[in-house]
Amino acid sequence: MRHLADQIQTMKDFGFKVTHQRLVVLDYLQRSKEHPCVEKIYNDLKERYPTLSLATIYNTLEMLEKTGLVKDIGAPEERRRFDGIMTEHSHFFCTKCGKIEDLVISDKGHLMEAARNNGRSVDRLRLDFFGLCKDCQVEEKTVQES
Amino acid sequence: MRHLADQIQTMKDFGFKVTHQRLVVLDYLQRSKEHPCVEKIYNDLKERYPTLSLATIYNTLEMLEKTGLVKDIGAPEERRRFDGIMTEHSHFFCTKCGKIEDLVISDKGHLMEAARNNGRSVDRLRLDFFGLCKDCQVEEKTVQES
DNA sequence: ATCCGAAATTATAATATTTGTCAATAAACA
DNA sequence: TGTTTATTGACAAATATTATAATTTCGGAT
Repeated sequence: MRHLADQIQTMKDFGFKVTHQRLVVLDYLQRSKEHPCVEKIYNDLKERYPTLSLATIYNTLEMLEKTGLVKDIGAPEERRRFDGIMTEHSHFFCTKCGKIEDLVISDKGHLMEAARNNGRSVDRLRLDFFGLCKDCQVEEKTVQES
Repeated sequence: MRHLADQIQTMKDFGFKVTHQRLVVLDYLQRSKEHPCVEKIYNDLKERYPTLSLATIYNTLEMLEKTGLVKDIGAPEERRRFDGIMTEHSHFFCTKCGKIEDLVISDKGHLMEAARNNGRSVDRLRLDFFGLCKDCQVEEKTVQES
């Protein structure tokens, strides 16, 4: 799912119409690296597209999630945040500065296998890490030393 | 952290007062197996304690989270849900019926290790599984066969 | 055991977040 | 191009969460 044409086709396959707004939100999320929340998406896009409605952002996100073009990363204790990069990856949440970094963890097969018992089927797993990012880690050390 | 006395001590250690309401919410969450949301906690407890306020539930949950007596499991696309069982475990979300099951996955060390590079420190990981639970799995099969 | 100050609870108001309504508009397709 | 139908945008409504102020309770010191 790399090319615009494919993404347009996906929307059509699901029976959704391909609108300017939908492409704008999708493009925004695919370019962004900060896993923005609804409000951020809205505010950023409103500068360029002043008539854009907040409800449209919500509707569009719901539609993009259904088609698998975008996902809600389920950040804890915060507002919903979205990711337009659909290649398999995990997230690292810095508990100090709030930054969210992408992380590729291979070899998840045995985890899936471990969960797949007692009659369950497992489609997908979410693996999130929490701790201090590089910058905050450095700060902590500096504080301790001083 | 098994005994009431320990939990009371934990609250005191953090400088929080030990109130009836806090113990009631904590006890409720430790007994519950359904990872209830704020509203469910409030409604269930209000039967027994009619003067209990919704704001108290929010405040208490925030306080219990800070002391590590309870955690927000970060269920996706839903309201916040809480868990009073603090032994290390993962969650399985049935994508059909919405049930949340507990799951113990051992051997997470190498995952932590994999994330711990580029200057990061990792305190904790969240590992959630998504799929169909035993009951929904059976239903799917039945539908397909018929 | 009783009193005092700080903190927590309650009830309510305010805010924030998300969803619904519906006329106007734009996309798909003949 | 015209017709059909889904989507948009503005606003209203519903939910969820947080803030405020008066009262009550906790916990330490009498």
